[in-house]
Amino acid sequence: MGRWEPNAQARLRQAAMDLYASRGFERTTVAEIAERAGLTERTFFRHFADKREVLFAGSERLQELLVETTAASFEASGPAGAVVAAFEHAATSYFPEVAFSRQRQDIIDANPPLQERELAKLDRVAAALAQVLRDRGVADPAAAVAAESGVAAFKVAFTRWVTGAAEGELIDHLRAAFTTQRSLLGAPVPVTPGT
Amino acid sequence: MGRWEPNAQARLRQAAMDLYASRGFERTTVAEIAERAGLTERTFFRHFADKREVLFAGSERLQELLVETTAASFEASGPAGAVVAAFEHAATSYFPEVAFSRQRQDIIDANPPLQERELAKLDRVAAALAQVLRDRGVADPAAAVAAESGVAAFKVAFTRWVTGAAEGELIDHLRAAFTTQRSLLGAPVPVTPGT
DNA sequence: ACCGCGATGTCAGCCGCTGTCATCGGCTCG
DNA sequence: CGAGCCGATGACAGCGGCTGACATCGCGGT
Repeated sequence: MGRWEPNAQARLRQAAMDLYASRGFERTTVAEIAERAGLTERTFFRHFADKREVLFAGSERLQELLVETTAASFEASGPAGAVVAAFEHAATSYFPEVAFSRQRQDIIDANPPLQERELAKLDRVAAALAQVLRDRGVADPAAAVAAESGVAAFKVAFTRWVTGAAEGELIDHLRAAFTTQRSLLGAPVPVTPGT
Repeated sequence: MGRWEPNAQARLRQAAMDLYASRGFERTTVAEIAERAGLTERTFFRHFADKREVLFAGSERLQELLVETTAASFEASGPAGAVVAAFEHAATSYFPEVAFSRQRQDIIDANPPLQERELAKLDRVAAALAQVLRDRGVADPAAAVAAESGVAAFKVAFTRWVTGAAEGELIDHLRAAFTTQRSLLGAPVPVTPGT
């Protein structure tokens, strides 16, 4: 590639993770990250769109995975079933050990700007999944609802998994969340009286 | 209050909305907003936490409303029903005319940072609703799932209402979203095969 | 008349982020 | 083997969001 040390991007990410974990996200400057990686601040911004993105680079991979799996399961499982299948597949094949996810999540949970970015990523996932369903003929309220509801259940499962609120792997929490969702919403909802 | 023109906060908000709409969010500086409002940049940040918050101040009111209504409907309607009732009540009593919401949403849709903030607000709403349910004895996967699913349906309904994707008031889109959600998720979901 | 206080102004400064141009090697091609 | 292209990085200047610290000004109460 170049005449410099290789893996500039990986070095930057590692330096950022270390500093975010030890000193905190806010009190870490981009200049510090770059210096620790043996690069300059300008180069940091050539590899990452902004200071937050370091923690989310690679999330496109999850989205692609979910899109592919949803598309693959659609014919057999229908809209909601395909979304469920996609998340269940990702739960067992995409996410690293809890320990790693937890460390990362601790950093995110401690910093509102990072939470915002995480929610944005999840929203893009929902939009992408909805589009997959639309491309396959699902009309619009249903497509969007299926996608958003799937993401909603995933958020709950992921949170419970990563915080260790209860025993079990991510896939267990995910199945529990989907089951809970079906039983909560499947039951007839009383019509709200006019007041 | 003071010796200056009154309604400083309202003037700042109006100035910001005008400039965001005409010049765009990015190309509007806080100094310009303040000048247009007859104040200084420093004063802007005394009224709004950051440049984005101008568009979201007042969203706490929606959250409070939803929390109150959910709490009030809980006993009669249960977790999911209370959340549904809360959103339906808000849909008819909180949101201004479409035209106003649409103008605001156009600004938000054009700027990723604003979308992130909006998602953050919705996430706080979900967290608050989940807490209401927990306080009333709903165990945790269910509380979080009910809240997040309600927000998911609301997101879809609001989007369709504000973009004019279909006819109808917000409440109509909301009922359609909830109905769609029930029929999609209430049906038995096929078990995903081992492959 | 005096004083406390809250809202605003002023000033200096950090830091995220960007545009622009220079630099340095490895690479291809003749 | 030399010339020149090219991709990755460096160096520098600058804007703008945001904050801390301190001064100022009048309103309202005593």
